[in-house]
Amino acid sequence: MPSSFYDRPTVEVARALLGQTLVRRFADGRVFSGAIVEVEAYTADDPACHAFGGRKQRCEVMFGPPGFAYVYFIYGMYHCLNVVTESDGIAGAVLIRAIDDSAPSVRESKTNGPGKLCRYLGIDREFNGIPLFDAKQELYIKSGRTIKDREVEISTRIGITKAADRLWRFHVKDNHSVSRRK
DNA sequence: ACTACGATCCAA
DNA sequence: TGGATCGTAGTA
Repeated sequence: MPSSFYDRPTVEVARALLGQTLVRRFADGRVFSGAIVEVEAYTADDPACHAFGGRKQRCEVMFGPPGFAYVYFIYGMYHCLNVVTESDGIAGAVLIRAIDDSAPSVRESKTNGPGKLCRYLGIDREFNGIPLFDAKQELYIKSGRTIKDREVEISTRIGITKAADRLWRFHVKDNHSVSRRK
């Protein structure tokens, strides 16, 4: 997807990312790609967002131009991948919570959950700030399939305590790789 | 320097 | 429901 795809309201980008393809090219030549099936939106005026308290070293890229990766380390053992949204100077990002890895069951999926997905794809802070609209990168997002509204389920975000009532989580219905169900 | 906490995951 | 595990940010 071109960088302009991310240069709009974060919640709108989150919904539009469902179905797009995340591609990971490893140094040894192996390639993994899968459709994005679960996302969450985080904005500057959102208490649950890392950028809510203003510019900090950790979340600096969220304030930069759209289409870049925001990768952070959490709970002492996991990384989470986001795509920066909104125009340069305005913070915003979409957390990629799960991608379809075509595993036969929920139990066997290795990409259903933001921490698992980064571990499986070898994504760490080295990827923080890379352009995800650039197909020459070892990690990028390309156009996938269109997900119809009736295939989308909207709910509250997972694992947060602030602004927990916002319906900013979007996931593809009945997909085995979605991280949790209600 | 010290402390509390977190956009997770898995076992029990 | 609780433990693992550690960077970040706030306070002293």
